[in-house]
Amino acid sequence: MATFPPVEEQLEYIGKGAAEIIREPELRERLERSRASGKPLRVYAGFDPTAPDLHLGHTVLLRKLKHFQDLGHTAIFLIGDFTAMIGDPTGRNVTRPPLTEEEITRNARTYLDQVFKILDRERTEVRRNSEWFGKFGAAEFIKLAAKYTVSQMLEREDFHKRFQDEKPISMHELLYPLAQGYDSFMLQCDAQLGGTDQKFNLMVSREIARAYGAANSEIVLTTPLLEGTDGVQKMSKSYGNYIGIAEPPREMFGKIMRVSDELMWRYWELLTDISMSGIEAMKQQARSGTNPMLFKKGLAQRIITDFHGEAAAKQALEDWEKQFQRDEVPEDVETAVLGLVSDAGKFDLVPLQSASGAPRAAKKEFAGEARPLVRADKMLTLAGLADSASDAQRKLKQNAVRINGEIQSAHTLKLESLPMEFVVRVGRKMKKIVIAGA
RNA sequence: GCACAGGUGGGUGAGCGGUUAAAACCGACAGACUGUAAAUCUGUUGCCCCUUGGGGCUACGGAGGUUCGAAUCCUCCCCUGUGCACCA
Repeated sequence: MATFPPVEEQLEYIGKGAAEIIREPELRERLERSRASGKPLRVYAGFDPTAPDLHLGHTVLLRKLKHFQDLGHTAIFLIGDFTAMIGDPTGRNVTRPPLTEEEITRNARTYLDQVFKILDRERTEVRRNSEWFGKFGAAEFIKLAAKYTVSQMLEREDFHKRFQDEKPISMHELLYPLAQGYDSFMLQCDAQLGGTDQKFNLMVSREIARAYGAANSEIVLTTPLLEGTDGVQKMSKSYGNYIGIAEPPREMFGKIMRVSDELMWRYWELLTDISMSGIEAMKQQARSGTNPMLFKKGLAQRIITDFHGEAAAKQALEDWEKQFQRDEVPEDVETAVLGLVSDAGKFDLVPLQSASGAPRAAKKEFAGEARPLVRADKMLTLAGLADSASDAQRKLKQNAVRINGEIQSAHTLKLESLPMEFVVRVGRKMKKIVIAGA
């Protein structure tokens, strides 16, 4: 029989970092009952596999789910593979297009690869709502829809607003919360977790579950939405302010360091297991003169360790310090290999597969007039340092391009030998470019 | 089906026959400043081509049309919203 920590202790742990707990007394009761009976609570959070990757924002909720695991309860990770086809209202007053089945399957798979960096695989029940909705008939769906009314739906602020503003609201969007409610009924769980943006859906869930005769209305716990790197809007891929948990360590490090000092504390709070008092202590130090950058580096280290391990985190720190603090070239800069081709005395660059080592084109030296003239804007574009030739030209004009440390503003440059290597920096991007014969 | 209101660049949103690659704001990018911070200031912000300046090509839901000239006017179509009708 499982044993659980004292109820008060559990409540404190659960409450940490939670935005809201609806029916906390009920939660206490259930914890007491489970402790007495040795029966773990069933707690679930659903995820729509709508994006191919999870980002740090999602991990706030995952962490909360993990907290229940830590206490000995059962965590249920529900993949909304069926509901993803409906498409959750975005809350951005725009109807989101539903995904195709393949996209959903693919996304679900990557989710599973990623979530166990946080959750304990052994103690996680993974479910999919296609289990029940897959064989749900139209009649049953209509029966489900009959459990709720339009005016109840319009209580949702987003719907209400769109309705008033004469903006489109698709029927399928209204179905979404209903389906979610059915999920929670099928899972027979004690509590449902979700972001604060899900509150409406979570509340509908309780009522639907009850309408279907679930024993007790479940407990709802919401977690705050993590602000994205801009510090304003919630982290989301579509706002481009996210940090993906599958991103390479160096990328992550850079993004975390670019977060404002203010936001950094929020990240400490929601993305690490450091206690509030520990965070307070750091804040205090920062106030009395310690460079906040130090804590930011620490934060980056911690987060990267979670997803890539300690060694990678250390490497990322070193690389970052090298590139940005000492203006040196990190060990393994990304390399782009370009080929030089000539056509009637004119030279041009083409992309070349960098994959299998150096191209075997012969080495060459050039002198005087024979030195090939190549366009810098083309080079930058092909190397991925500019979006287009026009963009590259602008950057050249703005003195944003440095080749081997020297500002390059002319739009051509002469090669001296083949292969030729440059370290090119444009803003905060840095790449090694190798030009070889094609 | 009818009526009315709408559909503009990454977003919001002006323009309503020419000087409009399209105001303004936001975002994004770059420079200065720094701690690669943030804030601030400055510049840039469709694509392509040629020797720091210039040239060309696309673009305002879609297709046609009127005009020397259209995002701006006309016709048809598509999409969204609202109201009415339909639901025998």
